[in-house]
Amino acid sequence: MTIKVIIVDDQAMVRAGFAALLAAQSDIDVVGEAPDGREGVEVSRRSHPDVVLMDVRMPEMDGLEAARQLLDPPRGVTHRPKVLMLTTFDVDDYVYEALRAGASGFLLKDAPPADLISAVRVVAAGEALLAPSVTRRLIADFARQRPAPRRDGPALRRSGLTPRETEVLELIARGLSNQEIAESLVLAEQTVKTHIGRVLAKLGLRDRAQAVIFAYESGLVTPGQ
Amino acid sequence: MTIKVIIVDDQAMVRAGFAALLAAQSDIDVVGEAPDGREGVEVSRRSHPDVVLMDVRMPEMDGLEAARQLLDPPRGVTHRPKVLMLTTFDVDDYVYEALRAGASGFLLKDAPPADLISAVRVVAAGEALLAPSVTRRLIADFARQRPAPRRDGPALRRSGLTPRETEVLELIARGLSNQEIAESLVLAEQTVKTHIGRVLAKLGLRDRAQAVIFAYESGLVTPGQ
DNA sequence: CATACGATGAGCCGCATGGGTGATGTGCTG
DNA sequence: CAGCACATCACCCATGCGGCTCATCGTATG
Repeated sequence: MTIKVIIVDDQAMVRAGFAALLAAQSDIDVVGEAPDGREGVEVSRRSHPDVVLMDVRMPEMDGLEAARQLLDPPRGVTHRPKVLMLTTFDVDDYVYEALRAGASGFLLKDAPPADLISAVRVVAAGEALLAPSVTRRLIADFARQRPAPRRDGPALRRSGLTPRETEVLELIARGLSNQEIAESLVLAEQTVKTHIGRVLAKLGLRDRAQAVIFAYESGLVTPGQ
Repeated sequence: MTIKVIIVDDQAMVRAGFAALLAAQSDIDVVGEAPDGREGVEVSRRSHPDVVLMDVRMPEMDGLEAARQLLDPPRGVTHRPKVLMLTTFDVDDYVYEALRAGASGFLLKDAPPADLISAVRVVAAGEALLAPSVTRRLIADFARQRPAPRRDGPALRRSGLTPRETEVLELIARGLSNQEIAESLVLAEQTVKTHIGRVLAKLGLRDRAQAVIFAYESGLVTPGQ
């Protein structure tokens, strides 16, 4: 079973190079190419590739928007390829946007050819792969944003919340309903309600909306940055 | 300039295998070994390696705790190696703990030898590298925890909220009830409910708690005064 | 051993909240 | 002037949510 790939890049030379490189592999077929995001989406809808190699910067429609459309397809479109983003410069905005959109990988164009080939196989297999510099940033971001969720914040410390109550509060602040919190923590919904009742009482809050505010203001959760 | 590596694993056979594999590389020197985390930390402090290959599961002190000690050294210890975690099973708790501790990579022991070698070079260079399955999970986690609406302006601007609706959203994010919002804006409560209904529909939110989250994540309101 | 606290969960009750439909007035724009 | 977006408000309805009470169980803590 060969891996069907399409290449979306505005530079014809780049497309030709990648196509030659990949087509030389016995388990990879290049079944299409496109010079911009809009056409890339069309080609993908037509040829149903397993993997889409997508440049970030392109005219008409950039790679990020194209990736979003492929990964969050409209009603009726069932095909959902893996998207492997490519870029010349590793600008982090691109990376984060791409990963949010659901891309399976992010490589720099100056990566060794062998890396590109193995990357195609990896994402075709449902796994994911990032350029080392991107990995480093993602890890740094991950570690920074929750070095073991900060249970500090003056208001929070003096609040007298138990660990479990704090946990429930955090899920409230992530927008979950009582039922969802119960499922997430493997509890009866009634237990969740009890916890929430205590949280609201201890913090002097009226409802979950105010609880969300408290969670943000106390630093229990932080706006994504 | 060769890369100095130590190998920490409780299985002598694994140590021997990795050592042989790495020592065969002209740019890599294996300068030490240890059978558990405690000794691993000692050996690292003595031999100042560039990279520590660290098994997760070990007697005495597991790889996670050892990694923490190496990556967050006590006063007086200036040496801070890169840590590349190794595991047989990819249990995510381990992964997250290791990444929080500041590890530069996480590989499965069944990875191809070439991957291990290149991983050592990558982390020695200050970059990071994860096993594809780990990468996939990290990305999924990343995307899940901040999916759609975010980033001060764009999400808000593209949301299509009218000025009045935005005003109501802000008051929701201040913790006011519908009745209080109505009083604050000199409206009937029913009008407030209509506005809120439209806000929720336009933003794809379920309830006012999620609306509060959106307000914070979009920058409409910010923590701290 | 007695006590206290935390976690779990049940039952009941009332209201704020959210969804849907529809109507009116106003101001801007083609 | 016709059309449209926006703001305003009414009525109905189902229910998620929060308040209140009470009970069980395990683990510290004295």
